[in-house]
Amino acid sequence: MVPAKKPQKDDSLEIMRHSASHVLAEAVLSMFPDARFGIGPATQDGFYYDFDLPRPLTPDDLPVIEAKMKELVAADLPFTRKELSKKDARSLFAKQPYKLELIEEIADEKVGVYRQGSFVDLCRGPHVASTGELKAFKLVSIAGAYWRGDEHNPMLQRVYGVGFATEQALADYLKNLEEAARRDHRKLGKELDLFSIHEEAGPGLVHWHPKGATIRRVIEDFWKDEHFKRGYDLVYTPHIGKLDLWKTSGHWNFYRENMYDPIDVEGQEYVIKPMNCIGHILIYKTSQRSYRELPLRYAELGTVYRYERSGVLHGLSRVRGFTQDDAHIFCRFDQLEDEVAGVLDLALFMVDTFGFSNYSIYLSTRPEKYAGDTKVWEEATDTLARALERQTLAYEIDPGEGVFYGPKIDIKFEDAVGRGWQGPTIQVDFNLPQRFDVNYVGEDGQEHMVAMVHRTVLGSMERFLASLIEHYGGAFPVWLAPVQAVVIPIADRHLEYARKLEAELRSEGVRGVVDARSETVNMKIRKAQLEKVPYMLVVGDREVADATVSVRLRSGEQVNAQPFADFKQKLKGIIASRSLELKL
RNA sequence: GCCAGCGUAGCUCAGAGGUAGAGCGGCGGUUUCGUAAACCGCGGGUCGUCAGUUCAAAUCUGACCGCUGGCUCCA
Repeated sequence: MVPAKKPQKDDSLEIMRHSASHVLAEAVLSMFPDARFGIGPATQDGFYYDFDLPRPLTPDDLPVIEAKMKELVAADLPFTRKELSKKDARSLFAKQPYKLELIEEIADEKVGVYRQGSFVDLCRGPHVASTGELKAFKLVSIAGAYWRGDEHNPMLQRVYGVGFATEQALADYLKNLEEAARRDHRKLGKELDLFSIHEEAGPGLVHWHPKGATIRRVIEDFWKDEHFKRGYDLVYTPHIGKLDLWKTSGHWNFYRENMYDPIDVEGQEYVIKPMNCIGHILIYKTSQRSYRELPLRYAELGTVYRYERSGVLHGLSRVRGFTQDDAHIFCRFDQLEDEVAGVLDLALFMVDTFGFSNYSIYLSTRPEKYAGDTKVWEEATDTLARALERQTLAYEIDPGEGVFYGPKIDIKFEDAVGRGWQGPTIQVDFNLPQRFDVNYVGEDGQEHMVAMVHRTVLGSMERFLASLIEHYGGAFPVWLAPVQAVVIPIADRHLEYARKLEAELRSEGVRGVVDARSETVNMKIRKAQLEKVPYMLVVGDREVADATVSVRLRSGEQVNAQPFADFKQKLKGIIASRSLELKL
């Protein structure tokens, strides 16, 4: 395990990285005198610079550029700053169209210009005093990037680097990257036989193998039970439905690019659902609802299909078909705060149960394009904030990042190697209740619009499994492990006893399995270790005679000869409590 | 979708114009073993797909499909 890496806001590091990007630009300039320059900021771990070059860069160029950078660092060139009038700046950057564009957007009449060696850049600064201060950096990749991040603009070539204050910090960072690669869910998914994605079946479509499906089933059972306890009703809704519904909802207008084309069914157009909300609304609307029966909470593990551009697909974390752990809460506005607080409590309970201890919470407010009126928006946003404060949760405001139909709360959690994951989201919706006329009869006998909340606590089963795999590096907590105990008979004469133990475990819901192969104990242990099975029960003459098991934990720890009945009881306790501990 | 790279056996990878190789896994035997790889043997690939260049293509060219890293977008 590698400790979670907390990104530190460190100005000197940022200055160093930004300076490194200028050195990168100078190195590229020396190779391509006609290069045009985009921007070159510091990033979370390093820096990049965007270039418009006469030929595409390839990975082979990176060491060459890096060597050139090292030369520039060794030359210890001073960074010098100058202020120019915009006019002078325009003539200085006459051959740099991207820089000219930037100059026009600067409000001041004066612009800052930094020079080091043969490279001059439009730049606010600050920078290190000279290139010799750049200690530890490495170019890591090249990529295409649209000028100003807009896909209608030309694509520039971006060179990414990482940079740190010391060689040690750089080495640590690279080691952390390796560790992350070892935990990559795509790699572990294959090694642990959890899932597959097939070219023949289509990209972004996941096939869950028995072991992956077991983990999913355990999560789903837990999820359903927990929702039932917290007052949710479980529902099921169909995967396809008439297009007209999606026109009414507005999705056909606003979300069409993510939807698959309609299919013809007896002359009617049907679409595959990209979201579950409409089905839940239809269920709500099957009878006239009284204020007395609210809130209604409909939960569904609903499988949806969305078109995603081919370039964005990624293992389990970005797919085209996925199952959301969805729910929609229909309530009165005066119940909204309680409901949101309840969802927060559930969400954090889930995050905590699955062993994620680092998370942060964001409240997203009204974006520029929105539905509903501003007053309702403000009230709902305040309600979300109050719910957060009531749960004494620290949060940050993400201004303008709400969905067009309402404000939302996002919870992002970090895995064991410091990677961030989108976790629970809670969204208030002012749009659908209006479009579908979702209402209830109030105390006053009048119809009132409901407050509708969309929420998921795991996100999707696919993405959530990806986060679990990477968080645990495939060594799942006992309650989630696809195989919880392997029984290893030493010789064939111990097979009968081994099978008896297997049957006893399984009859009590414990996922035990005998390794009955004609293999050495060493081999069987090795296989179980590689599969990250929590417990290995070695049984030979002694164990058969005494009705015991010799337990090896996946950590390598050993507990010799304990009565099988005792072991089974302890194991059941660990599973029932969803403990993250292995120790019996 | 866009930019760059990549696609060889189930897996991990070597081979770079002259007809395909290793390790592991698999299969058949032998072995019956005390905590991370027992031993012997045997199979297995129209080298992502389709075109083209060539006497000859896994190798060169093009298109398509898919994957990887980014960009844009997101559960």
